Amino acid sequence: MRVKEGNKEIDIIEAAVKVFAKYGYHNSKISKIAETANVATGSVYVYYKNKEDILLKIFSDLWTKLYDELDLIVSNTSLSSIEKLDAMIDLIFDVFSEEPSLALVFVNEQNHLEQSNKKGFTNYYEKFLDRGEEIIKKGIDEGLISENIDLTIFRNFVFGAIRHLVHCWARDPKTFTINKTRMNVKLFIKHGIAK
Amino acid sequence: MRVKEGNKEIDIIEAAVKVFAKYGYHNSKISKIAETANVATGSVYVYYKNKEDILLKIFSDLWTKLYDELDLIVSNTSLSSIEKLDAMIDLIFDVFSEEPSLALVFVNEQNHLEQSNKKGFTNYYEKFLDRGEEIIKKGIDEGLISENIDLTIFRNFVFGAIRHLVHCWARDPKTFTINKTRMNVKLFIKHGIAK
DNA sequence: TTTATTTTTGAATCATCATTCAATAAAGAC
DNA sequence: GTCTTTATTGAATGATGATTCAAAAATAAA
Repeated sequence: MRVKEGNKEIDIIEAAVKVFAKYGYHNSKISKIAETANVATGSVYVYYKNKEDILLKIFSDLWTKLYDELDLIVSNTSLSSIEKLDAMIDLIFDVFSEEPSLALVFVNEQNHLEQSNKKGFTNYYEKFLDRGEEIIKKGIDEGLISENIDLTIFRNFVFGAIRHLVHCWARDPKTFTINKTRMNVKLFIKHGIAK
Repeated sequence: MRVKEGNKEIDIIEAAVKVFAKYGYHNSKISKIAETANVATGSVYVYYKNKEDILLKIFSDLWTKLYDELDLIVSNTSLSSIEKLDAMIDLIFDVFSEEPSLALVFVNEQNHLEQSNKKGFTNYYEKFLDRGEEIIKKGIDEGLISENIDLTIFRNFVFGAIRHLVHCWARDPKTFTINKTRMNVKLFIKHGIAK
């Protein structure tokens, strides 16, 4: 018998995140991912069915993690709805601030998967948004949030805004300080910009 | 001498928008674009240098149009800053509501061009955002808009939010009525959601 | 050691298009 | 009708890169 050395499965994913971030999914070669992971080209196919399967894994890991953390926030009874909303925003920025490459992949490639309509990741992504929506609903019930808003529109409004800002930050961390960005986002969402 | 029949240059662009929207840029074949435009494959290369050149033309046309229209709004002295802001939002939704395919291409492929860092379109895109930012600056000077906001963050916040909503609408026009969407967006931007 | 089993390898295969270009067609000038 | 010029064509070319697979290497058990 022979035993696996290290964990190539993880090495490949980490390499893929870097390579996808740098070149974009379609311009990334499997051979480059393999090289980055210190692994032979063929090994990639031992662990993943094909190129898209790698992207799928990246996203399902990401959304699983985000969902689980959001779940903790939503079920935390000691927070008000507004505080939960803030915590959700912090969560997203925190997850990406540790990994700029992942942020780039997240922003640039999510649409691909939505187009090829792979479930398994769409599930978690939708569930995440649904869970976030619960916060808003509760806030409306409690009279903290305006009842004139369309929830579906709102959640996509926020999602799009944050996604783009994460992108800006990942491309140019100097201009977009994470902290200033997240503070502004919280302000915009709660109070808008009008005086 | 022979004279051109119709306008293949435009036919190709219109076909490309449809094909890119349906399959995504990287999965779109030149032969499919040619077929859709009722033109031979080779003709595409008479009018455009290569595949990316077509995408570039689509985006530069789009941003040129958006910029020119925004310019009219900004220079309209009979509008307040807040009214200009609303008009800008209407502008974007109007441009895309006529062409769902263009909306999809806009959302899905803009990053490609930013990555390959083609000027000529980036110019207009940046100019558009700069011009929009002027509206906000003026609003702050006039005391209509809060002075505590970071302009760079704000403009990207709004851009990302609208882009994603346009995307949602283009994929599923039933769920996202243009009018309801634009009304909510104006509300969120000006007043946020807190009571 | 030797053998059996599992992992790893990377060169060869194969399919997929973007792009080219020699040939053809059309239109106006004469 | 013939000639010249320009537009159009689409099959052939060539490059690229995902995927495969037979061989090699590593380990544990015997």
